Amino acid sequence: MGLQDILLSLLREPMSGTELIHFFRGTIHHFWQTDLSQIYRALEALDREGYVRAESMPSSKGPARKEYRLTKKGRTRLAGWLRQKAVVPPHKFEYLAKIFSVTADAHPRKRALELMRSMRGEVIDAVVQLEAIEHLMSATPGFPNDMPANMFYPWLTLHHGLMRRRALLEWIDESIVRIERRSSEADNAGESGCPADLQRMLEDYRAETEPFSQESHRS
Amino acid sequence: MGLQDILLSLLREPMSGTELIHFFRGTIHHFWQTDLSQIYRALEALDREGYVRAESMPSSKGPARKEYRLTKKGRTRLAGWLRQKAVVPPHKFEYLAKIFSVTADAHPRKRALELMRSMRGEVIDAVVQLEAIEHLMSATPGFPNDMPANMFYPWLTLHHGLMRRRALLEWIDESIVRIERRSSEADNAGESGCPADLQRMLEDYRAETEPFSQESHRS
DNA sequence: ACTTAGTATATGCAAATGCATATACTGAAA
DNA sequence: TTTCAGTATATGCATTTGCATATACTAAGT
Repeated sequence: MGLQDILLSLLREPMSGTELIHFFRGTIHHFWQTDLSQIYRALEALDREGYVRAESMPSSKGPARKEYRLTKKGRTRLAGWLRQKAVVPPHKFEYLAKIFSVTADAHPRKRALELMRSMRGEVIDAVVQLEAIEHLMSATPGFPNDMPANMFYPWLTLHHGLMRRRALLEWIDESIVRIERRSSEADNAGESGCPADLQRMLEDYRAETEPFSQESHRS
Repeated sequence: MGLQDILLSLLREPMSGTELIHFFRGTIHHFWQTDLSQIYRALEALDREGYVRAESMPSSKGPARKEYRLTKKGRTRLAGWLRQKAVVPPHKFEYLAKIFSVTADAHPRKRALELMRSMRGEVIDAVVQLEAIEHLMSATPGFPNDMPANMFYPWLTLHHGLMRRRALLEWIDESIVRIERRSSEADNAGESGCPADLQRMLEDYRAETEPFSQESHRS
């Protein structure tokens, strides 16, 4: 239900769906990707359950705008949400999966470099976008640490996006160098199978932690 | 269908579901979280569509193990997958959403610090785990850059996990300092609403890029 | 013999996701 | 005056998730 809470947090002043969608871009969207159909659905659910109240405002352009306004109940929920912890999210990073198994390819080094470079392009585009926004914000008095709270905290999240992507870029560039410096033999010789050594190596480790172990469900 | 491809990439030597699950932990799991039910489902689909062939091996302990073996078709698919680009994945980082809107709380500074510290604990745990695995790998001859290819590329992905999380930690620690240094007035005074300035500021930006815009679907 | 623990493979299901498409209304262009 | 482009809100639907639970078989304890 994360999206619902996020919408509540943005509705401290009444807004319509489209306004929320616009606000998302350039702010929340950098750490919470979603699409407009989900926003409208979430708003409908919030309205249905009484966290917001929708008010139709006839619009001069297009169909009636619906303005959403926080209710008492919504404010309570928002306060509770802010007090709760969250979790650092998992991800599904397909690029890494390919690099992990790149020895399944006939030309591991070439393939790995291709993957790295393609990733690099994507990340740079994202960094450029974030930098553009940060540049807009840098005109604010007190930038960054002494900006008004309602600019400062959003900036922190933007800055996170930048640091995270710059770290990724750094890893990519380091990795490209590492790969280029490896001898051709190292990449092409050896068993091309799954790293059996690694597998053995991990047996000890496995004993200690347990991601998806089948919890005994009777007790 | 990412998981299916990943499983193919691990099946360069035949394995059973449980073996794959074990291998996942400590390697793939750090950048591709999933659970065992999904692995079995994916294996079933791969078998049904002829990418792998399952072979039941009566086991001395428990029910018959099913060994999955790549077919020609599977090998072809794997090769194709490795040649394709991927995308840097989106994420849903609820912590950041809370920090973004922390001014909705009565005590933004206090709340923000709580969130940061709770996040910090999580990240440190993850770093410790990854470091333990890297330490195991560090015994390999040639570590890191001249290890055999089937250790080197997996290590790259592990190292990515470490760098990414260390960057997050760095951001958290920087942010804690920034927040602590802000004057109390800065955090509590000012309008507590949504950052209207930010909203205005983003209007220009919006013109240029377009995340979820409603593409005109006739043309 | 009978329960319990352990291993291995699966199923059920509600919710979330992503993407395409529909509806509805306005103002301007052809 | 019909068509088009734009704005705003929604619906449809197949797929993917996450989590809980089921099934099936073995080996040991008691």
